Amino acid sequence: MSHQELSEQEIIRRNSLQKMRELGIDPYPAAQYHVNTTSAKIKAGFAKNENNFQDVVIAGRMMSQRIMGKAAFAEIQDHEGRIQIYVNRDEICPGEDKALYNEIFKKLLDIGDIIGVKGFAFITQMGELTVHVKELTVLSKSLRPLPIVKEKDGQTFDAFTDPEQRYRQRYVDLIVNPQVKDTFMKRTVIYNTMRQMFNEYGYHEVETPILQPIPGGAAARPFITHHNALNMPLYMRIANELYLKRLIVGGFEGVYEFSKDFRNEGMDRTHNPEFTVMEIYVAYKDYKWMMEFTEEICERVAVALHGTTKVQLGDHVIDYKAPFPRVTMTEAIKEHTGYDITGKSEAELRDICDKLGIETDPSMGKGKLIDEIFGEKCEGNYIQPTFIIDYPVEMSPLTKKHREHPELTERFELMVNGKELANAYSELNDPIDQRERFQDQLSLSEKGDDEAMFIDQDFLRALEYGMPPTSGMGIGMDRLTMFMTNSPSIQDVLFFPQMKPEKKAVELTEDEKIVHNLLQETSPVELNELKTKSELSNKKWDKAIKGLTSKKVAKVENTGAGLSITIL
RNA sequence: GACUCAGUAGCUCAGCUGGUAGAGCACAUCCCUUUUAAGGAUGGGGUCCUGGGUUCGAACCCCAGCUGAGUCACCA
Repeated sequence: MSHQELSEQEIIRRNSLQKMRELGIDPYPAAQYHVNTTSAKIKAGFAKNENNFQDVVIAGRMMSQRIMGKAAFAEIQDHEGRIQIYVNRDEICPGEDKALYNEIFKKLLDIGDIIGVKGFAFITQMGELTVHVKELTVLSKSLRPLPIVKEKDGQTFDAFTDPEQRYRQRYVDLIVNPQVKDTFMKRTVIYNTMRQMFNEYGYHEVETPILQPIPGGAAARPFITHHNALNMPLYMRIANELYLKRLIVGGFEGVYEFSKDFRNEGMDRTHNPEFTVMEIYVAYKDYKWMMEFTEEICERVAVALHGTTKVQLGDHVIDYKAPFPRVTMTEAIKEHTGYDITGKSEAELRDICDKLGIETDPSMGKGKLIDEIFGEKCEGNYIQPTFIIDYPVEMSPLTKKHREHPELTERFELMVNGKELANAYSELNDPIDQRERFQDQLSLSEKGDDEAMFIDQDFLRALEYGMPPTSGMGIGMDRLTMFMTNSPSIQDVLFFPQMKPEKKAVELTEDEKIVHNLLQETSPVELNELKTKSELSNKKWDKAIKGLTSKKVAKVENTGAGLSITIL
C-alpha cells in the first residue's frame, strides 16, 4: 500500500512509529510482559484491601488520553474492562531525560496503542480509582485510528454503529462496543453450561465428519464440494444425526456434538449459511424423557446467564421455568385454524390450505401441507416455551411411529418466541421401516421436492445391526444465543457473519471500460460476440480483455462450445 | 428474488429551493501537576459510494450499478 492511499492520521502514526524506533523504543517488543492483575480485579478488590494493590502490573489498549502539562490521565482497556491510569512526568522519568514522557507518552503514543504499566492503585480527588504509573512500556503501536466512542451518565456519544463496518471489522466492534463482547462472552457461558450438564449425565462429546458423501439427517439444500484425490463430490454436512446414531449402534449410550452445519439457502436476520447446532442422542430414552431434559437445559442456561429463568426478549419476557406446556400438532392446528386434520387425505388437506389462503404446489405431500398450515397459522403464536408434539409421519422420516397413533410420530419441537428452538424424536430404529421412509422421501424428491432426503445405505446397514431405543434432540445454538442475549439478528451472535467480499474500485482504461459496460449488459457472453460489439481492433481488444481478466473483473472460460466471458 | 431506506473527513452526523463542502469528537502545534464524553487557542484533513445523463453549474434532480440495513418471499 502506498503512502498516498493512507489518511493523514495513518501517516502521522507511521511517522510516530519511526520516531519511536529512533528514540530506541521497540514498538513491537518480543519479551513476555508480566501482568499480575486486571482492571476488574483492582476495581473489585481495592476497597477491601488497598495494600494488595500497591504493586500492580496491567496491560491493555489505551482508550483515552487527557494531558495536562506535566501530568496526564489515560484509560487502559484490558480483557475485563477499563481502568484509569495517572502518568506524572517526573515519576516515569526520574532523571534528566524526560523523553519517555514528553516525546513518547505525550506525542508518539496514540489512542489504540497497547501499553503496559507498573504502579500502585489510588483514588483521585474526583473519586476515580486509578493506577499511579511508575513505569510505562510500549507493547504494540496501533497504526489505524479507532472510532472514539464516549459515554457519560449511561449516554453514549459517537457510537460505532454502522452494521457493515461492525460485521466486517468485528475486531474494531469488539474493542469499542463492550456490549458486543458481552454477548459473545454469554455465548460461551451457554456452551459451557450445556457441556457441564451433559458431562454430569455421563454423556460423551464426540466429533463426526463435516465432509460427507451423502448429506443426511435434515431436509435442506447442501453445499457441494469436490475431493481431488478421490475424484468424487463431497457435501458439507447439513446435520449430524445419522453419524451420531451410528455411534449409538456402536455402543455409546449418550453422545453429543456441537457442530457447524452448512445449508445452501437464503440468508436473513435468522439464517447464516454456516451455523451451529448441538445434537444429543441418549439410548434407552424416549421423546418424553427428552422433553424434561430439554427443560432442564433451558432452565440451567437461563439461570447461568441471568440468575433467573425469566429472560427479556424484545417486548416479551420469556420464562424458561419448567414444565413447558405440551400441545399436539393436531390440537395446535385445531386451535388456531378451526380445522381438524385427523385422518385427512392429501386432497382434503390441500382444500384446507386453499380455504386458509395458503399457497400449495403439487410437489407437496401430506406432511409438507400440514407443515405449511402449522408454519403459516400456528407457529407464531407460541411465545412462551411450548412443546409441539406428535408430528405427522410424512414430515418426520427419521422418527419412530407414535406408540398409540400410527399416522403420527413421537416428535417434539420446542417453540419459543414463535420460532423453533429445538427438535427431538424417539428415534426410528426399525431398519425396515426406516428403509421404507427413505423410499417415500425418494418419491417426494422425484415429485420435485429438492429437500427430500437421500438414501444412506450405510446408515441403514448400521440400523440392521440393531440400535437401542434412543431419543435424540437438536438445538440451534445461534438461535438459543439470540434468545438468551436478546439479540435481534443472528449477525449479532456470530463473530464473523457471512458477507459478500469487499470489492475495491478498480481503475480501468478507456477500452476496458467499453468492454466492461458491455459485460454489465450481458454476462456471460460468447467471446467473439463481445469482441464484435466492442468494435475494437484486434490489438486493442486483446489488451482490453487481458487487462480485465488480470484485474479480476472478468473471466474467460472454455465451455466446450467456445470461449465464454463472465463478469465477476 | 421483490420493495423501501441509506452511503458526505478516522468516527458520529448536518448540508435549505441545484450556486465555492460544514460541525463535534479524533489528529497536529501550543497553555495547564488529580482530570474524566476535560477545557482554551490555532491549524491540517474530502474520489460527497461508482459510472452516465439533465443543467451555465450537481453532494442535492434523473438513469444504471455497487455495498449495507429493514420488510416480504424462499428456506425448518
